[in-house]
Amino acid sequence: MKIKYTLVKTEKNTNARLGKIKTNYGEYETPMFMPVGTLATVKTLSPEELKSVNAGIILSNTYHLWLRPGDEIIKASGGLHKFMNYNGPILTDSGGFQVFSLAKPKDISEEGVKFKNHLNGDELLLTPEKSIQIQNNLDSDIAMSFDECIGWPATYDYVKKSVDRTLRWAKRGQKVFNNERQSLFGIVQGGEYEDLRRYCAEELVKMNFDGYSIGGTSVGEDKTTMYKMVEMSTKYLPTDKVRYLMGVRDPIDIIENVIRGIDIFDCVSPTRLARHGHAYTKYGKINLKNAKYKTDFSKIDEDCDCYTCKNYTKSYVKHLINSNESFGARLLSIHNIRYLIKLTEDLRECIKNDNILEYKEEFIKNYYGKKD
RNA sequence: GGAGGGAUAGCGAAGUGGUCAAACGCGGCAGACUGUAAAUCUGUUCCUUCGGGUUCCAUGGUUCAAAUCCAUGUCCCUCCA
Repeated sequence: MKIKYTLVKTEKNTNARLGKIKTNYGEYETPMFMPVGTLATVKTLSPEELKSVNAGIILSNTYHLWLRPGDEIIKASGGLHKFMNYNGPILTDSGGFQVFSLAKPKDISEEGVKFKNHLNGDELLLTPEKSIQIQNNLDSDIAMSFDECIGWPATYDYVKKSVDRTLRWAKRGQKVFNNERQSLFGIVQGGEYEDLRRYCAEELVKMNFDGYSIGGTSVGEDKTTMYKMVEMSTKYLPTDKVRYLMGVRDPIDIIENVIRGIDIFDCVSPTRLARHGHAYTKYGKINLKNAKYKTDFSKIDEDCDCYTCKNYTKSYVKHLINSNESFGARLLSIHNIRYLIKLTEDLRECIKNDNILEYKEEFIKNYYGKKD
C-alpha cells in the first residue's frame, strides 16, 4: 500500500506538526528521524539494535545498491526488507545526492547523469527511469524522484534550468513507476530563490506525489539560508502530505525545521560521527578522542536512555574508539541515533503540549552553553 | 675465544659529507564530517621569549662543513668454536 499521512495536530505557536504515517510495516508518529543505511545496513547496527533505539523508517540508497550487489539480486532475494532482515519501513534515496557528491556539471544532461563506477571505473548512466526502476526492484516503501541536488551558492539562471530539468525528471520517473506497495516522493529544489522554490513545489503538487521532500539544503549554506529555503518550500506544500527535509544534521536544525513544519529528517551524521569518536550530548557535541575523557567514568549523556549510556562510561568508549575496536563505533552509533530519535520524540511531546519554543530555548541554553 | 652486522625523534624505519631539525609509517595531540566513494580526511608532534637553541649510543678526531668519514669505548643481534 501507499503510505498514508494524517496530520494530528499543529502546535499552537508555530507550524510544527504532529502526524502519523501508516506504512506497510506499521504506523509511526512524526516528526521522526531516519537513520541512514546506504548499503542496506545502518553501519555497525543490527536490525534489533535499530528497534532498541526506536527507529522507524530507515534510509537506503539506489546508487550504491545498483552498483553492489545489484537491484536484481535484491529483488531475487525477496526485496530489500528481506535481504537485510529489516522488518520496518525503508525509504530509498534516488541517487540524486550522488549527482551532488560524485558527478561533475558536465556529466549532467537532460537524459540523466553520467557516473564513473567508483568500484571498477565503468561508465554508468543513471536516468530518472533507471532510478525508479531500481527502486521498484528494491521494493522499498518510499522511493524518491531522481533529482539534481544543487550545491550552494548557485546562480539564479543555473537553478532555474536545473529546477525545470528536475521537474521533467520527476515526471519521467512517475511515468515508469510501477510498484503497488511503494510510494513515490517529489523533491523540491530551487536553491535560495523563493520564486523557484514555489514554482518547483507547486509543479510537484500538481503531479500529486505521495509525499514531498525538500532538497538542496545541507550543502554548505548557512543556517539562516537553510531555514529560508525550508520556509519557501513548505509554504507551498499541502498539509495532508508528509514533508521530508533531506540530510539535516544539527539537533538545533531539526528543532528549527520541525517548527517550520517538517515531519521527517535523515542524516548520516549520527553514524559517521560515531565512527569518528563524536557523541551528541545534552551539553553539545563531544569528541571522545580528546585526552580529557581518559579518566571520565561518567555516562556520555546523563539524560540518555540508550543501551550505551545505561551500561558504559566515556572512558571505556574512548578506549574502544582509540583502539579502533568496532564495538566502540557500534556503541556510539547506538547512542547518537537514539539521541536524534529521542529529540524528535521530545518534539512530539512539545507539539502536544504547545511548548516547543520553550523547549528550543532550553535546548539552546544547554547545547551551546558552557561545557563540562 | 673467533668472524660479521647494528645503535637515528615516544616506537618502527629511511638517510651514509653541505639542499638535515632529519623522509615515511605507527603512536600522541587537535580539527573537519550534512539525501555516506568517509571506521575517512586535514593539521600538528625536540626546546623556544619565534630572534634562535640543542640533536642522530658515548668520547675524542678529520673537515670550511659530520647522523653520514676515522679511533676508542659501551650495549645489542647473527654465525663459527
